[in-house]
Amino acid sequence: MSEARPTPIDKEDLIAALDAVFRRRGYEGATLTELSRACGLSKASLYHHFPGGKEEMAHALLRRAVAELNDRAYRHLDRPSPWHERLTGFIEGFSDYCEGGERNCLLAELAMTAARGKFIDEIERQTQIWLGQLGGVFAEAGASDKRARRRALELESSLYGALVVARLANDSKPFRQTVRRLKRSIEREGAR
Amino acid sequence: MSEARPTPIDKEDLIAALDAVFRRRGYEGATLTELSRACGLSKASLYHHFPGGKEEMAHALLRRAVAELNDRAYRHLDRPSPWHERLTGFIEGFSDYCEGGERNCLLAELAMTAARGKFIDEIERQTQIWLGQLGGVFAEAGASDKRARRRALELESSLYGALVVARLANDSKPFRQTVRRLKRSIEREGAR
DNA sequence: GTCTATAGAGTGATAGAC
DNA sequence: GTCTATCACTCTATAGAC
Repeated sequence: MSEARPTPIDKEDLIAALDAVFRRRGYEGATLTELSRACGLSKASLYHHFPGGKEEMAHALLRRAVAELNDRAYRHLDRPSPWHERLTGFIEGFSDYCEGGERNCLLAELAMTAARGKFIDEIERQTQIWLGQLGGVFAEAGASDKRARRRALELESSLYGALVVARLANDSKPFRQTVRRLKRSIEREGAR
Repeated sequence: MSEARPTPIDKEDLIAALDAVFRRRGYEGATLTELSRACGLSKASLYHHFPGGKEEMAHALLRRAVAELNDRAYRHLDRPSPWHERLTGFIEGFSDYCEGGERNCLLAELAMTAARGKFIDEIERQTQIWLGQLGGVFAEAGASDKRARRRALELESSLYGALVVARLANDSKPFRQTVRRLKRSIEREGAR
């Protein structure tokens, strides 16, 4: 027989390999054959790690995307630096997560697809938390509660909109342009 | 055998029925069984209308979505009214097309999916036309070429971003809020 | 008869589950 | 890797308009 456990795969590497496929192909488009090939495991071994199949994989990846976005982007919002630095740090982190507009955001991908029903509760909950965090920073910057909420929505919306337009125009430049503009606009506001 | 031609279906009704499925389920998620059920035709009859199968259907729907967006939204940009009225008309039309944020835009849906390669040339071409039209209006409003392009990108981006956030937050209110804000901001600018 | 729009009954391929 | 359901898709035939 062939090796049964040639090299016990690291779970983090496994999830990273699956994540790449889901982000590139979407939930419906990702097939088990492709997922299996991407991580070098047989389908059966994949089911050992994820007894719930494709849906459980996507849920694990969703949690990982949330963690990565927290770590790269939203974490900046809680730092003890001036509010405008926290916001520009957040914007840069978001851009990094999307690789300057080259890659999709997994949450947006899942929220727009047919299978959204399977993930929407978790996505909705997380979105509310993030909008709250962003709003908190704008409130510290002196905005009223209502205006802080509006500006949080506006910023989140601008980033995701730029990502969609980058897909529509088949060019990530619009995304990077938007990121620069948003940062500049906040820096200018912060310098006042 | 059963009826061969009980009631010849109207092509426009047929396309509308297919459109609903594609917008709800996405390209990968839409199955021929569901498409067939939605329009009341057998799969074989669907293939009579679209010999190219699912891809030809999606292309027909893409053309229809472009026509509808032109008719409802972008058409306002060429009217002989003041520039700010043309822009607010456009924004309202876009919102109507998306049913106030309840429905996805088919172009965005197709551009985000795995199958995007099949449609991206057409989507990219149309996006450039639309960004050009929007930029033209901002140029008439007195913006420099560079700034007009930037503002066109910004407006398009804001609308699509609001649509994504509406999906993420599982609530179309953010979209309608953004639409109101964009309109107000342009009206204010136009009144100066 | 021809042409058009329909449907029944499949095909092979491949999906996800195991 | 195996299994079964289901996928996109096709062959052939039917009924009616002309």
